[in-house]
Amino acid sequence: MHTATLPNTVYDALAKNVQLFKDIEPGEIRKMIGCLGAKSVYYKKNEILLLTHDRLESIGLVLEGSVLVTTEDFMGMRSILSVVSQYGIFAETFVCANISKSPVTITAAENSTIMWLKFPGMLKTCEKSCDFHTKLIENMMNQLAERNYQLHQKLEILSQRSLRDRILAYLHNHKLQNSSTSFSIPLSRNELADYLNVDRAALSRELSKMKDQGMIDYNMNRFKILY
Amino acid sequence: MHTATLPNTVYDALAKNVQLFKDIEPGEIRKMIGCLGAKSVYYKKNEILLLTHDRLESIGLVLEGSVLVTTEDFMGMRSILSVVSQYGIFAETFVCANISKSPVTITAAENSTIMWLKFPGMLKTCEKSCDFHTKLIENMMNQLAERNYQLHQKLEILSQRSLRDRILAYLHNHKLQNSSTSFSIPLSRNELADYLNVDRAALSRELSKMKDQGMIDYNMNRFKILY
DNA sequence: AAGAGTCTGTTGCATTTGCAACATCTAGGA
DNA sequence: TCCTAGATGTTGCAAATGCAACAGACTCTT
Repeated sequence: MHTATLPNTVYDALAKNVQLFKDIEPGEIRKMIGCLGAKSVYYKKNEILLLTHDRLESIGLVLEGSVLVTTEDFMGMRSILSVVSQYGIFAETFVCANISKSPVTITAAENSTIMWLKFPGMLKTCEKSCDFHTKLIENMMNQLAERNYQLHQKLEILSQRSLRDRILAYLHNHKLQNSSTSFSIPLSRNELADYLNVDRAALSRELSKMKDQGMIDYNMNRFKILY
Repeated sequence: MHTATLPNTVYDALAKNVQLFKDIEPGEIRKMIGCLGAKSVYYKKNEILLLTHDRLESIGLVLEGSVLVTTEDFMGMRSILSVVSQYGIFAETFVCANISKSPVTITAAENSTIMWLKFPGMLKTCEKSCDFHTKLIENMMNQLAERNYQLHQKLEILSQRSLRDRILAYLHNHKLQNSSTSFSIPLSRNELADYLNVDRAALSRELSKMKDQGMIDYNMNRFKILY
């Protein structure tokens, strides 16, 4: 599936929802995407989009579905860095920092459509004279700052020294994001364990304890904070 | 101490060593610093530059000395995020992401001189028409991408599940940075423990074991990797 | 409806780590 | 020089966590 086939409504949606395209007209986005040599690819659930050490020259934009950003230990221990959902982007850090070998693996968390954007080309004014390159750089700056802040929050979770505190920090973040004490999380138990970097069984045990003690309630992916 | 008092050689040094000012002439930097309303402040060792929740509108540039970026738990548990040394900058993430209350505390690791730059003003072309604002934004984008990558590396350390693996990941990073198996680290034992988010006594114990097993050798801040 | 595979929860046990208390060493000030 | 404060190392013990193995629930395919 190539960009040429994308309907116009897609560009409207991109203009409205993608931070990187903030304050850029749908028509300009269409032109820009031409400049950037974008192409869209469909991936099935669990399919690998990018493997650690793969050559990396495009940033990814999630048109549909969601992806997991992970690293893997030499021992084969998986660590989930983040979940990127619809209209989010990924790998922009490495592309912008000129790191050509990916330090992360990207997998489809569900069936997903990804648009790959050759971002570096953007930094030079292209022949087609896209006027919005400057705006794009500014948007990317904001995007990177925000990502940076997300990483800070992840660090705050991992800097908790006990498993319970990690769980609480994680749930607290979701509580704030949803402005509610009741919410669903996008990770399975196994994935949550890999996100918090703890043993899955230990995670289940601790969640049970917390439920027994009346701090939280949960069922599968749905959590409720009671304390 | 105000910028007006800064000798010209300082601007040469900034042009050469500060990534944010890459490809900008010393004269332009001087002009730009005027635009940004910069001021330099001297801090004694252990003095606090910025406290969590303080209002934050400037980024910090280390002219001399070094600073620690830390967070503190509600339990009073300190966590060291990073060490910023000469010509490094800090707090740029929050300023660029429009986060006006600092989520971190900054303290002087040694006697230090810091230049505070009112970065947001930079994003609007100022009356004095500084031509290099665009270049500055691009540099900031690169800086943020690089910082982002540093946070990734920190996450990689903290995602190690055992204390020994955290130590090894930390030492491995320094080995790469110094291109040598022998190097000094900028943190005391106590600080290293707070950086790795582990108990200081447990850290000492594990370091001893590793020395006994012939994996590493060390004396105070000087380490040597033997494996 | 049956069966296979995956996900979640439970539990015993070994290991790791945090905690607290104390010893030793070093640096800097009185 | 002595004294004190801070930094580092050591160790016993309790608690937390990882690991492994298994049971039950759920999903999907046939």
